[in-house]
Amino acid sequence: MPETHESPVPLRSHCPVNYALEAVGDRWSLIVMRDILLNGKFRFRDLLAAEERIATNVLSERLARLAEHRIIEKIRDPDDGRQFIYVATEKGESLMGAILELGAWGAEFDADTDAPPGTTKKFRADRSGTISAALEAYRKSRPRLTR
Amino acid sequence: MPETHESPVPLRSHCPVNYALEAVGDRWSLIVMRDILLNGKFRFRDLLAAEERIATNVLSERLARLAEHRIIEKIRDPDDGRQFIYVATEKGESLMGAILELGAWGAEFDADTDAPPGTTKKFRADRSGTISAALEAYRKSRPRLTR
DNA sequence: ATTTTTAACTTGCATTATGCAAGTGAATAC
DNA sequence: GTATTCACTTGCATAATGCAAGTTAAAAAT
Repeated sequence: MPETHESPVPLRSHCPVNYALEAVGDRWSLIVMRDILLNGKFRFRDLLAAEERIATNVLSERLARLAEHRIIEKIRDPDDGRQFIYVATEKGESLMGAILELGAWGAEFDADTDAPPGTTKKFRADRSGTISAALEAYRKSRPRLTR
Repeated sequence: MPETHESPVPLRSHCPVNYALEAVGDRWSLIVMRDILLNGKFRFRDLLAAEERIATNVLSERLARLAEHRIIEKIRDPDDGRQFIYVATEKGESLMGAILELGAWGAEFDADTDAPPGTTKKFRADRSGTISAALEAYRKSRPRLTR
């Protein structure tokens, strides 16, 4: 059961980069956030279907951790009591820039990337515009639910 | 001993975000790159002194991995044969944007951040300018050595 | 020239994180 | 009611990380 308050885990440091890495610097957290923010996945089973094949226990832990950090919020689906919907908080939405930067870097240096040609160049030509556009698209795709 | 060629490790996917995470998405790689790119640390002992306390074997592995991925280069110090100097390749330098984005996010959401006030706001007001300036500063600070 | 110190690692072992397959309980569908 | 779906949990194997001590080569001190 998730705690109500953020637990005061001692951080390795308060360097802002380190803070980010302690929150999302593992093998899976940013894959989950990518799927929520960019791929329109909001349910456990959809996130589970990521082509990188996350295990159920790991996805479960990651979602709990992200919720503890107030990066996502877990909401029961009013139309189906078995299901939950995971949406990004403002804090989670703010990861968009970092995720797109990492993606631009990956697209530039992976010779076999799935990204369409020109992705990196376009992103770097207008970083803030691309980020804003992606955020707007996310906000439109996100299910609107009352908590 | 480092391999001459990048080993064809099978990737989980060719999503550009996933490529980045497979290369540097662990607890330490971006801390090391932060220290090289932003903190003027180029030697094993300097990187070891990161306040996050990386272990010697882990630092050693990370440096080897980063070199395999052609993100850094290991150069013997011509003035002291015991020492090596680790510098970012162009691929490594290209991580600057992602590191600064993560830092801006961390500075925004860590109430106890070490970052000076206004860091995030300034960065977001001129992302490309801030990144270019940081890269220029890096290139000036980096030791100039012939391979 | 020999000894001591420094730098960059290795090695061995404990702990933690991740991966995999199977199982559970609550809610919906039939 | 029974069966199925959904979101997990459990148990156990393997991999990654953390910690302390040891090794090797080069440089500095004597």
